[in-house]
Amino acid sequence: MSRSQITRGARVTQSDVSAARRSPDGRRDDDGCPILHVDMDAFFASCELRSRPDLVGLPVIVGGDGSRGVVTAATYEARTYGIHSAMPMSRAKRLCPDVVILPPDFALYSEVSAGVMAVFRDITPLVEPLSLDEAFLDVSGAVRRLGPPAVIAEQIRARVHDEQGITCTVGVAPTKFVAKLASTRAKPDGLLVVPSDRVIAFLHPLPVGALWGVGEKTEEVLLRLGLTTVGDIAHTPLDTLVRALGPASGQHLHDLSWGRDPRHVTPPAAEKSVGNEETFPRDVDDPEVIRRELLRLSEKVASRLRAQGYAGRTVVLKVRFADFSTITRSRTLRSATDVGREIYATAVALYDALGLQRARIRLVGVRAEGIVDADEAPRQMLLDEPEVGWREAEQAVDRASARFGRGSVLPARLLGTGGDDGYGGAPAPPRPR
DNA sequence: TCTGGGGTCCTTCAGCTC
DNA sequence: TCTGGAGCTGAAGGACCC
Repeated sequence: MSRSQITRGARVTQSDVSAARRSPDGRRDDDGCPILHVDMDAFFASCELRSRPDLVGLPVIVGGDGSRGVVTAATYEARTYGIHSAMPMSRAKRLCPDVVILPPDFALYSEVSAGVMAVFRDITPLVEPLSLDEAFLDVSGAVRRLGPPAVIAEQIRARVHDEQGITCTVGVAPTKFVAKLASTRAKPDGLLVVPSDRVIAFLHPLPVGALWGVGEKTEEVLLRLGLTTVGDIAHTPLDTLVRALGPASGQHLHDLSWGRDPRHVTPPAAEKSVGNEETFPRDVDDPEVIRRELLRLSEKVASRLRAQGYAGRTVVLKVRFADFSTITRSRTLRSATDVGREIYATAVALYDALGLQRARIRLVGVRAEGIVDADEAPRQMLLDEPEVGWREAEQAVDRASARFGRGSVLPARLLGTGGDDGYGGAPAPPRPR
């Protein structure tokens, strides 16, 4: 019996697909299953409960409590009420009026995540984090040292529990995609091994929505074709899938349905874009408020770029209107930048070019794409740019922020009421959340 | 019911160059 | 000189993931 079954009552599924057992010929089920997918259980909520043991066993959700907040994480007790992540807070509260709501503490989650990832890297250097709370591991190089994959999976579960005080679920399989499905089906606090000779039997009864890349829209298309299970997709001609979903998605789903997933576990590459967006507490139709928010977002994006040593060449403006329709506009600069003023100037030019009069806007966002190392980015000097320009000024702001805290130095336009807010003494518009 | 925020990838289309 | 196709890039939008 596995450690988890002894100590934590884990659900180690042992039906068609089993936790590692030996076959009559002496072969282990986890032979040929070097890929592990490790997923923390209700991660944000679990982190909070470490310091709030009085809440263990209660329905608890993490998320913004504002008028437009959504659920970021929910304990399994909260999920019994039908609450799930991304659900509007208002609805969650209606489903469970007694639910305990905690504000998110991303610094805490990052700290716990770093501890968990350190456990993974202690096992194997081949770790591919997907987010703060999950990662793929390729343990093929660790088998001789630590034992078969299922044994390694149990070691990981035990160490995460003992060192970080939270539980996790591990899927063990020949490929990334099957390992991920396995962990999903073993949740919470479980371990599931899908042996290579059982992959098809495991996959084909699953609903199409279980496949990676099948969301609401794709599921609709598949259901219209009469395809309800992964097995249905597998037995549909590739041409039909390509016609319905496009060449990339069609081929991708067909491959997955037969358990084919050639992707390796690769440590993360550099980021491809950096952006920030903000939903206003109430829809806004004042262009000056929008411009001020664009300035704030541009400064934030630039600051993040500089902190990581990046610069971006394409600036993307995102606008979501009151009816939730969304548009993007982008402009590629002659050279990459990490200067907030340049990003802002581009974003606001894109916004002005939209020619919106008093359209009611719900959200604005600014994103920098075409990321390169700032050191390698050629600098485009402007004709009127002084020797010491905005870049140097913003670097000085970074140093001040590091010393005195974020927000210690702000553009005058972003200062609050009661002072020179850049509007000649007019009342400052409401700040987004 | 009323939808956050941070990202990636794919598709389509238009414009440009050869 | 004109035309059409191929190939590339940028822009825009959409779907998806956590």
